[in-house]
Parts: sequence; C-alpha cells; structure tokens
Amino acid sequence: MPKLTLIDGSSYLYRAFHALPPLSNAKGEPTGALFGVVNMLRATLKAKPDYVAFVSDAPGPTFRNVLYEQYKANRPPMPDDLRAQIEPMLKIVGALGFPILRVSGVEADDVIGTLASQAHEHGVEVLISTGDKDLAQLVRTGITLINTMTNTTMDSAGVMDKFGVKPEQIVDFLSLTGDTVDNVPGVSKCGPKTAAKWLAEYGSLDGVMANADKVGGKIGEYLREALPALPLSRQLVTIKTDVPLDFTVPQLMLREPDVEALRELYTRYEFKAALKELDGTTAETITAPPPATATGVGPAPAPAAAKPSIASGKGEYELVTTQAQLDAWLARLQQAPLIAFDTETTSLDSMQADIVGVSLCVESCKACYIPLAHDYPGAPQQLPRDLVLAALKPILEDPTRPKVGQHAKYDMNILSHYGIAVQGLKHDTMLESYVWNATATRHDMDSLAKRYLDYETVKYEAVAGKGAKQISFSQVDLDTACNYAAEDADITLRLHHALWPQLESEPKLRQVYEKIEIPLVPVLAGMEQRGVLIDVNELRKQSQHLGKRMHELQQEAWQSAGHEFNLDSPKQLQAILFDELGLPAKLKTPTGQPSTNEEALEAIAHEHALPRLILDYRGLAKLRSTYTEKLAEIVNPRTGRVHTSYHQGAVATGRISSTDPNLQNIPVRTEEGRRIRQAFIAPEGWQVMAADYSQIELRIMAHLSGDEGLLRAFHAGDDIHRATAAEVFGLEPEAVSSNQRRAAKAINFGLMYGMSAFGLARQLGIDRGEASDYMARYFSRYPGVHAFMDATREQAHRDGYVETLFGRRLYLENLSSRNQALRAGAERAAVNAPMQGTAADIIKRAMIAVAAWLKGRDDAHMLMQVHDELVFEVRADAVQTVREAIRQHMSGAAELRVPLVVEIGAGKNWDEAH
DNA sequence: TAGATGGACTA
DNA sequence: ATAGTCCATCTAC
Repeated sequence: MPKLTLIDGSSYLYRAFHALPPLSNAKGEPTGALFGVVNMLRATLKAKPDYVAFVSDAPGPTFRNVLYEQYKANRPPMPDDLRAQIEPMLKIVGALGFPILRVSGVEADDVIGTLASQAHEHGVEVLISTGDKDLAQLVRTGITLINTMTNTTMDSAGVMDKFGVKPEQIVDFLSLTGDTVDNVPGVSKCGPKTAAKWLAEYGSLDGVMANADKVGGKIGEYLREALPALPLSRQLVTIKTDVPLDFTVPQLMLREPDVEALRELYTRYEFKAALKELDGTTAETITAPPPATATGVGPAPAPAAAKPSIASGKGEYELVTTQAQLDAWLARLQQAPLIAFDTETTSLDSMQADIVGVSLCVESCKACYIPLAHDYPGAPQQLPRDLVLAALKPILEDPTRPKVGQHAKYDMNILSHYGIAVQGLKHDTMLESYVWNATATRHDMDSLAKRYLDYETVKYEAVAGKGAKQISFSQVDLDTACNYAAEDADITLRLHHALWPQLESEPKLRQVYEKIEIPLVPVLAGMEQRGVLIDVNELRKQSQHLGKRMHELQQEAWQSAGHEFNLDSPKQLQAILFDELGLPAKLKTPTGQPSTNEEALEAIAHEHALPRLILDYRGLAKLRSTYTEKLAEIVNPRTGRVHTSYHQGAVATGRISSTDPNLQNIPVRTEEGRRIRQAFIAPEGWQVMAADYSQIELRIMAHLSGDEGLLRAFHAGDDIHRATAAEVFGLEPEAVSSNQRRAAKAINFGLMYGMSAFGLARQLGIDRGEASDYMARYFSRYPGVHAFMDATREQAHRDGYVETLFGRRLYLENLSSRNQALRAGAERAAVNAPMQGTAADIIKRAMIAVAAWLKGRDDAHMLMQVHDELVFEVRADAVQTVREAIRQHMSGAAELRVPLVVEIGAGKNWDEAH
C-alpha cells in the first residue's frame, strides 16, 4: 500500500524551539528550532515515504479568526528568535526536496486533514507527523499519528489509551475541555477525565448538552453556563477535511535534494551530523569547508557554537571507533589500579534498556567513550557491539580488578543482559556519598560533582532534550555523546578520589560502606533481575470486581449527596460535605482547607451516610488504580514478571526504597488488600516464602537503651504490647483488657516515632492530659528508655547527627531551627532514626548473608525486601532446608541483648506465606 | 506540561 | 507521631 507522510511543520518548529536550548551559530544566528526540524526531516526520509508534504501555516488570519475574533488572541507574538528561523527552515525543507504547502485562510491542520482524507479515500496509508494532539481527531484505520521527536505513534487504540475516548469523539472532547492558550472556550473546570467520563456516558457533545441538567455539582453549573458557547468551540476545534486545494496527492513526490544548497545551509548553521550524512551519501568530491570539529584522539575539541552547553577543557575525552584505539584502552585497563566504568542506554529502566555505548576512565581527566549502537541517520561506523563487549568481559568479570561506578547497580543490570556478570565492584560513588552524609545532597552524579568537585557536568537534558521531546541516547551524535558519556566515567573517578580519603579515615563509616552497602549492590541487582511472578488473570478479575463495586458506591454517593459529582475530587467533596450538607469540618489541611481525609470523614460518619460511602470508595479506588490495574501493565514482556527498582540512596535513615512498582506498600490490612497479595505467586512446583523480623525496632530499642524491664519482657518471649500494658496499668498480664493492650501498642509505636503527648492523644482519641499521664507512667516503669531518649536528643543537638548500632551516621536538619514545630519534628526524627536505621542495617546484613548462602543454589531465590521482611520463591522440595537457613542467617545478622525472632511462612502466594 | 495538593498504601 | 511512593485533580507556567 502506498504511503503518504504529512508533516505538521508549524508544530515541529514551535516544539523544537521550546524543547531545545537556545542554540546559535558562530554568527549569532538562532538555530535551535532549525536543528530540531532538520533532524526530524532526516528521520522522515529514512522511512522512505511514497508521498510526502511539509505543511506549514501561511501568514495572515484564517476562517477561525473570522468566526471568533478572540481565537488565539492570547498567544504572545512569535519570538524574534523563532521568526528568524522560518525563512531558513523553508529553504532547507525545499533543498531537501520536500513539497511545501502553505494555504492562506486556513491553518496547516486543515490542509493536513483534507489531504489525509483524500489519500484515505484512495487507499493510501497516511502518517501524520506532528506533536499536536488535536490531530488525533483524524485518526482511523489507515491514518496514524507519529511523533518523530519522541518516536511514538498513535492509532485508534492509542487515542483511546491516551484520551479515554474514540478518535471520532476527540472533537467533542476538545470542545468540552476548551483550550486556554488558543482561547477556545470550553466548560470551566472540565479536564480530560471529566470530558471522557461525560462522553462515555452520553456518547457525544450533543448528548452531553442534551443532558446538561442531569449533571450535578459545581461542575454541572459550569456546564450549563458553557452551553451557549459549545457549538462555537466545536467549530473552532474541528479540523476541516474539505479545503479546496489546487494540487492532489499524486503530485506530492519527493524531489531530488539540492546537495549544494544543503551543504551551504548546513555549513552556515553548523549542523555537523547532517553535513557528514550529506558527504557520506554523495560520491562527488567538492571543495567544502571541513566539518566544524574532528573526531578522535586528542584534546576535546572546542565546543561548537551550536552546543554552548558542552563544557570544554576539563577533561580529554577520546571517541573510540577503531580497533587500534580499543586495543590501546584494553592495555590501559590491564595496568589500571582502579577502573571507572559507565554505560549509556536507551532507557532509565534497566530491564528494558539496550546498551548504546560504554565509557571508561583509569586516570582523572582522561576518559574514553566507545559508541556501540548509535543509529541516527548518518551515524558514523562504530566498533561491533559484541566484539567490544567480548573484549571487556574478562576485565569486568575479574574480581581482582577493582572497579568504581556511580550507581553501578544500573550498569551491572545492563551488562548482565549481554552475559557480563560484573565482579570486583570495589566502590560506588553514590554510596560513598550516601554513607558519608545521606542528607547533605542527592546522590546523583550531577549533584555530587557540584558539591564535592565544584564542577558543572553536562546535563542529560542538554544532549537529549527533556520531557516528551527527549530523544534516545542512540540518536545523539557521537561527538556530543562522547563529551557527555566519557565525562561520566571521568567524574566518577574524580568523585571517588574526593570522597574515599574522607570515608577511609572514619572507621565506622568505612565499615558500613565496605561491609554493608557495597556487598548489597550485587544482591539487589540480582533481586531486580529475578523479578516476581504475578497472576495477571487474578488481577484482571479483581479489577473488574472493584470497578463494579466502585460504580455502585458512586451511584449511592450521588444519591446521598443529591446530585452527581466527582468522587475523586477532594475539592468538590469538601463543598458538598461542609457547604451543602452543613456537616461540621473537624480537621483542616495544611493549607487551611477543611480536610476530607479518612480521619475527618470517620469523625462525621455517624451524622450522614455520605462520608462512609466516600471512605469505602476511596479504599477501592486506591487499590484499583495503584495495584490491580498497574501491576498487570508493568509485567515485563520478556520475562513475564514484575521487576521493581530498589534505591539504596533514597532514605535518610538507611532503609532502601522501591519504585516502578513500589513493592513495599502492597496492601495487607484489609481483605480486599490481601487479595492483591494473592496475585504474587510462585511458578509451578515452587512456593512463596516470607520471613519477617518480629518487633525488630522495639527489640533494638531494648538493646540500645538497655532498659531492664524491656529486656526481660523480650527474653521471656512475652506478648510485648500486653506486657507494656501490664506495667503501665499496674495489672497482671492476664488481666489486661483489649483496650488497654491497644493503648499500650499505640504507646510502643509512639515511642519509635519520637512520641509527643499530642500525637498519642490523637491516635488514641483521648485528651492530651490523659496521654501525658500514660507517657509518664510508661517512663517511670521503663526508666532506661527515658534515659536513652534524652541521651539521643542530646547527642543530636551536640553533634548534629545520631548513629545506628553499626555506626551509620544520620544527620538531622532543623535541630536548631527557630521554628518550634520544625525543631520538635527534628527531635522526633532524631529519636526514631537510630531504631529505624539499625533495623535497616540488620536486614541489609541478613540479605548479604542469605544471598551468599543462596549463591550457586537453583532451588531458591530472594525476590523482595519490605523493610523488615524478605520474600523468596523456593522449590517445593527445598522448603524445609531453606526455611532453616533463612532463619539462621536473619537471626544471626546482629548480636543484640535480646533474641532476634524471625517468623517464616510459605504458601502458594504471598498472602498465604504470612 | 510541571508542580503543588490532598489522599492512601506500606513498615 | 518516624520513613517512604503513587495516584487524580487542579493550578500556574
């Protein structure tokens, strides 16, 4: 089937202008937008369309301005720097051989709509290249949108995904939401979710308008206010498909490029990569100015004026593209006492990323970049990927060759996809910084370079753009890539030289770093790569069930409120509860609004039916949006499992966190929540095993405080909350009521959070005096705990930090703030930090020990860590053996004055394992 | 389209 | 009341 590509020139020019840094050439002429458009056109050519046209807005008013003089009246005038690029852009487009279409009286969109519909009728497949989502209304079978800057396409299903409505409903959708930038009136406060919801319910804009009086709430009023203007909005957003044109699709053929004109233009605007491509594709040798910079060995070339953000003179970076260069670097690596390495890839998600290049550094300021898979049009020849990786493999896998990385877990995951199991990771600068001071800075390379080297790194955004416009690193030209990537390896080594001498001189910190954090890196990498098996069908069933329940609750809530409203909007809810229904607002949000959170709704649940309905609805909505819907989407197609990312440098107390997905907040408290855990399963013939530390933080408090009463209770193996209640209320343990045990449990938790009488009172629903009384009784029975807390606060004030049992240092901010609330908060954090931090140290040590025991076994794998719990999958025949080994290694992870009790369960899913 | 807000889940 | 992550909505750029 023949193909027509229609390029929305105005959209690209505008987007490139905003997305790219304000580049300019040596003469000072702006080139940023041009650069973006040229790259996009080169990518378009690569796809070899049969027909193609570059459609651009013509100057002057259009029929929409006649319809509505306010149309686009809000738009600021085109910036001069952008206006100056239009003429050169048209010259380049013409020289490349694209037919240029500009039709006055209509917008580029209308010309595109008309041509797309003509081509469609004649059986021509249409690709519309644009960054403008309004064009989604043209999509149907055979008409697809493509965004060359993000390399994404959108067909009917894509439109449905993105907007929640069908392509033929997009016009209605846009009419409802309106567009403030273009001055298209819509329904006030109606966003994409609301518009999609209405259209799902009433089918079309006409349907919505006909049913306007059924829509309740403030938003219903807004809809009725907007009614008169909606037909106009629809006219404004509808793209014409019947513009009279004096040309037809078959005329839209690509012409031969005017190479001479292109060479002149590319030279003038300093488009190196494009220029190289030009010279590569023409046989003629014409005396042309040499490329702006040479590639290869030697000092980094002076930055081209078109890339002002590339720093120069700070390091010597070599682009390795020949075997001889590679051999020279391999020889250097053989000699090196420490090798800094880094990978460049196509994605931040290490499970989905492909390698694009490797950078190496063995001496400060001297680094190289070995590109392996840059595939932009005209990319120079690179060394074969497999050859380079095979050459590096023996070095990277040699445990006797020390290596340093920055966030090396990521690079280790990448390399493992190519059969390289990195060994000998001696240092990681992210972890050096984290152990040195977890809160002084973020631990990404840019922040570290700035803080510890006073060095401004090249930012990723500067080479690849940002947001929706970001390109893959494989699209970055080699010289730019080399400057960026080799710098990463260079700065890694320099950071290590700056941080290590400090860390080395602090024995306790050095121990935490060398015995805990560094050995944990390969353990976490292994867990991420293994992933966990998910029962997608089970989740799908639950999603449907939850959806049904939510719909029912929504109907009841609307009934109860007297009209329809968005149950997800705290704002609308607040208006209904406190203004319309006149219920008392018992709590305020930090901004002074009446709160509608769980506690506030619970407090008025006896006065009206609505609060309870909302609470139930929210519980289900959270489960559905965050878990049952999300987990199924995030299953890796290659492995069929879910792979989280663990972050070793994210939490101030030493814990690790988990994202994409966060597996550390899977529900457990409610029945519906536990059903989600039932979808975490083991393969046929395997079981899920979960091992929990019992009361680990309270045990740590007993150990750190040495309080005799607490130690005694743990040694006796008592129910600790009951024992606490017995002490506080002066009873025998058997005489403690469930309410008293509950109060004692709240006190125990409160202790770990740096309890205040205020907080305890809130938690227990008692007044502050009574709470103070409980606390006084607690501290008189457990004087060691009291002394420990005072000592901790004192140390925090004296040193500015507190320590864990293993010597991890936890700095506190705001301890001497003049703001009383901040200072009190910092003191609570100071009390909590040693306990939370020591627990984190202990489970990290346990993970290292368990992983060492599991190494080489094929009957059990560690999958997840949830702060005080480890989750495994274990082959059925090994359950007993593995259970005992895990118990032993977890219990033995620290020598405390109380036993470290571990509870272990196994079952066919995570829920059963508890 | 990014960031703030409010809410909800975990240990 | 300690430590996190993620979602939908709404606002401001």
